[in-house]
Amino acid sequence: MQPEKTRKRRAFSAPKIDDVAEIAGVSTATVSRCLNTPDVVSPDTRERVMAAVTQLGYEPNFGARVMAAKRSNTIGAIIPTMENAIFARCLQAFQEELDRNDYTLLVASSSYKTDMEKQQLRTLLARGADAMLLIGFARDEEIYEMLEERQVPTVVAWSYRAGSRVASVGFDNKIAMREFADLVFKQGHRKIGVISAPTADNDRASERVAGIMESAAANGVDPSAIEIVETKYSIDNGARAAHAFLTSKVPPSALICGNDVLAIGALKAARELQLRVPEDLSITGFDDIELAQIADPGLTTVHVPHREMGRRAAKLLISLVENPRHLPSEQLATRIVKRGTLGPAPHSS
Amino acid sequence: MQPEKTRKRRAFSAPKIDDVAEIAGVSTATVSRCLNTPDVVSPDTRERVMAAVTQLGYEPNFGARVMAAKRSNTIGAIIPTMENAIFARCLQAFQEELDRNDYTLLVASSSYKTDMEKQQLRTLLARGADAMLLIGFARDEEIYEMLEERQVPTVVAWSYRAGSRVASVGFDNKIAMREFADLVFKQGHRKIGVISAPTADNDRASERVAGIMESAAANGVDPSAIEIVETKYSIDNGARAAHAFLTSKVPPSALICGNDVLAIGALKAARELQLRVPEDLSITGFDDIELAQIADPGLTTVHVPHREMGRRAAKLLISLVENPRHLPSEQLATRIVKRGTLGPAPHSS
DNA sequence: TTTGACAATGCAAGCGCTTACACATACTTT
DNA sequence: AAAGTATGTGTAAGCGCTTGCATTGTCAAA
Repeated sequence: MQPEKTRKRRAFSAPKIDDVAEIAGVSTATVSRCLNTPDVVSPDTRERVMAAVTQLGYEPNFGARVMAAKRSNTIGAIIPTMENAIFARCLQAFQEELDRNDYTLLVASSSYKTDMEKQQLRTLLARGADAMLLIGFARDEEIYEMLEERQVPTVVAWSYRAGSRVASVGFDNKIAMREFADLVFKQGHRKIGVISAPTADNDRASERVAGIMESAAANGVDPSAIEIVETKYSIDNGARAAHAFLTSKVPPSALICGNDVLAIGALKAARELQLRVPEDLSITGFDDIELAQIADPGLTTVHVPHREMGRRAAKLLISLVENPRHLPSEQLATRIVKRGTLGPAPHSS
Repeated sequence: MQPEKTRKRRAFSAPKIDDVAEIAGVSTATVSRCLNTPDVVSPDTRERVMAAVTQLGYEPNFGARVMAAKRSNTIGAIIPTMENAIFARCLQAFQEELDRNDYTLLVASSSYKTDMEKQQLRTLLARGADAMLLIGFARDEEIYEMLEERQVPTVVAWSYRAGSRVASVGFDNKIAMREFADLVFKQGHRKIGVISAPTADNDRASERVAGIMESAAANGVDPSAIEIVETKYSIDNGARAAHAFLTSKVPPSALICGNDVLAIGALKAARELQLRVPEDLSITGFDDIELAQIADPGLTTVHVPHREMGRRAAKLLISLVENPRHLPSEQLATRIVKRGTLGPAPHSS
């Protein structure tokens, strides 16, 4: 076993409230009030106290503060993975907004596993997270129960549902994808292939697929005849899936991908198979990551306001923490970005 | 029953150690020991306690624990920005490793500003971070002093210096870039342009530039004649800088970029100017982000083991927290990845 | 002057946990 | 059999802060 030893105390311990109180010649209560409710202390006392604070570089001990005040100015976020640029960007904006409001971010990543998410949530709450940011709606009921029981303000990003029990900041993945798919069918494509992220426990992915199906039906294409391949987020996986589609007996004339990364992979596969895009094959993505505009030809995709989503989520969460009540979800607009990968279906069958 | 005291925020408070103790029929001390030093309690007591813990879904209150134990099992990281994929990936691996060891990650991003970093550090330490991960060495002396004074185990990632006061996990940016630049000069390029990230407060960027200069000198090219443009991390900035270079009177035959993102921008600019890469113009990057292999032609660059860096940094930090001592820095290997953007210099002047 | 009302501050009780220390058993040694 | 040595557990003293309540000082109205 590990020989756990006496932990060394910090040689120099951080200044504490008593030190500040002594220097300023007031009680600790007054120091505390200066920091938390400055308006109730007289201006000149406040000034003296703040001077002492600055002089010592005093920063209240977090643990003590949380315990005493029962709030931590910390907001937790559980995201599938930071490695995905869309989450990273959203999280960055989220963090910046929190920072502006003196909140700190506690992150955990669930790797898309809902059971991990449960444990992470427990941990973050134990760590005093005042509120939580989650991605998407799909997760164990138990998680929602815990959140509700403990009355933790929560917002879901990346999805939008008007009457949901927890507030959300996002967009309707199904509608966004449906409208986008309409565009594909309008170009005359009848035989399409769908490459999606795994839809289990992922409402964004499954709703996007559903959107495609609705669009197909509306455009006179039999949804049940559409082949769907699910594969994990990575360029190579996208390429592999596309390769399989394109080398089948009756290859599709368009590949609708659930996200840009898969689409980029598809583009790569097409290039390897010497297919011209969009003349021989159309490819579409979703998210509008930076890569999408760099690809050659540029990827036709749906723009998602990642950063704004992060910022708005932070604002909503903060206002929920400071004044618990029911707040309406916020719907963000997505935008179809036409670049070069979507073209009319080839004439020959 | 006695009327409930008005609770501040939570209607339902999380289970506490007393609840567990009562159910298990032991004292709180024993519960605490079960959780922290399980080997000192008798097996059957432990079993009863753990059953109670599970039954209640008990999770020790973080603030209380930090206060009492003077350690938080939290490690802080201050990175320039999560938006940069290289940091996101490193951070993700870092987080995963922490998680495996029951540590939690506290993140802050400094946006490359050293004064922000100072404040963030203060905050993270007040929040009980047991240790810190920082990126690169360049920062105010004051920050190092604070770290030393409080004896906070710290590791610097992304750079490597053998005898540095704080341990580092990374590579020698200067040498890596120098060897890479050697390759460029060996291809006959005499007139090169350098596009770098801002070098102020960024030793990775400045060392890479220094590496280029050393290589130039060693290869008979006057370093002082090499033009350097510094611009912030973004594809568009890279494109702009490249455009300026390529439309000057005597355009360079090779553009050495401080990172892949700038290089991709340069590639875009070249395409817009109808220059063939690498026939008319060579371009190199650094980092080997995913984009690098997708670009067409593939970007010749230096591969940096981002994920491993994160993982190793986490391991080092944890071992430092659990047993404070001096630990040697770890040097990671980078690897030159030849793809399509570097070719011999054109014959004609 | 007396008396409220109010503003500013101090006092001290926790917040939920860890851990030094004390204590009670159960074995070993002499 | 007495004394020593482990071993397992309980007791209770904090950890550094916030905040309800008590106290003091001021000023305006009675």
